[in-house]
Amino acid sequence: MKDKIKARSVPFSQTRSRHASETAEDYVEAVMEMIEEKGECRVLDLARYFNVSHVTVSRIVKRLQDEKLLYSRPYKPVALTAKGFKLAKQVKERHEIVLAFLIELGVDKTNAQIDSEGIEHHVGSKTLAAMKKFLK
Amino acid sequence: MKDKIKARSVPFSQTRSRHASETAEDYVEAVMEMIEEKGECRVLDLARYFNVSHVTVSRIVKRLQDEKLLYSRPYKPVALTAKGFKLAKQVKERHEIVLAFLIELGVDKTNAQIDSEGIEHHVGSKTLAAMKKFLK
DNA sequence: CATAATCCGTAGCCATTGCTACATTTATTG
DNA sequence: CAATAAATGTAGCAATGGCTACGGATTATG
Repeated sequence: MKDKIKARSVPFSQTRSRHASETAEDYVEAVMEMIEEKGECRVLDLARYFNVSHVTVSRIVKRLQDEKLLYSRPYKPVALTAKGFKLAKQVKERHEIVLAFLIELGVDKTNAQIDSEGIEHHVGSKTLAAMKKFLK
Repeated sequence: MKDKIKARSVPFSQTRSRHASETAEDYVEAVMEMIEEKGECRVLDLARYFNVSHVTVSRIVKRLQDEKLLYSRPYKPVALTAKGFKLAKQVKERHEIVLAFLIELGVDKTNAQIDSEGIEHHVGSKTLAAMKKFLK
């Protein structure tokens, strides 16, 4: 007699790994931005940017090094691998599109910035394409 | 000589609590939906819906009980408190708007469903208002 | 170049959300 | 109503990302 409950479109099975992926995206994007802006990216730059302790950054940088997205040696700046750079460019482009989209939609810049940083990780290729189309 | 690096719009300081809030929103929404659909909501219903083990659900339900969003006794169905019901209605409404918005934007239903479930948690009141306006 | 300031690493704690394995309670059914 | 099935709880482990405290490395500066 029990009705079938449909499973969620996005299974929660991978919630933890999804969050980890979002962190990876945010970090490579931030690293690329800082290298562009000031020539190098230090652990403390990331800590200040993300408003977390340098310890948290340090551990995440280590993990992203294992994933071949970043590389760095002790007490040295953080750099992007080719793989990390590729991801960073994709993330940055998507982020810029989402931000421009929200502004075009009529959201004020401040809120568009805030929301775009949360939304960007959940915008699939189809949605991104629709946003691009809307912008034209 | 060091350029100032602007802090992120959404500080990561509260990443953990933000994720916990998203979980809360997803759970109260799911509980409300199941009660509407089949009269009650069991731990295993949530486990199947979210594709996680019943243990995970059980622990989260316990936490949400501490937060006065849910209510249940051992081996009994999960129910919403007044506070949980209020939150669930808000979450559901926002979810529906985001979904309708993406479809209106031209995203196919499948992808709109997937993306809306990720995006909804990051849609602030200003963005939500802009989406509503677009739908009219 | 020595001392101070800054940066970074390590140890070790907590919370959240995954899991398996096992115990217990409740529901079903022969 | 006893045996089985299903649902739920508990114990305990792992990964991720927060933190403070402390110490070592590097950089600036007097």
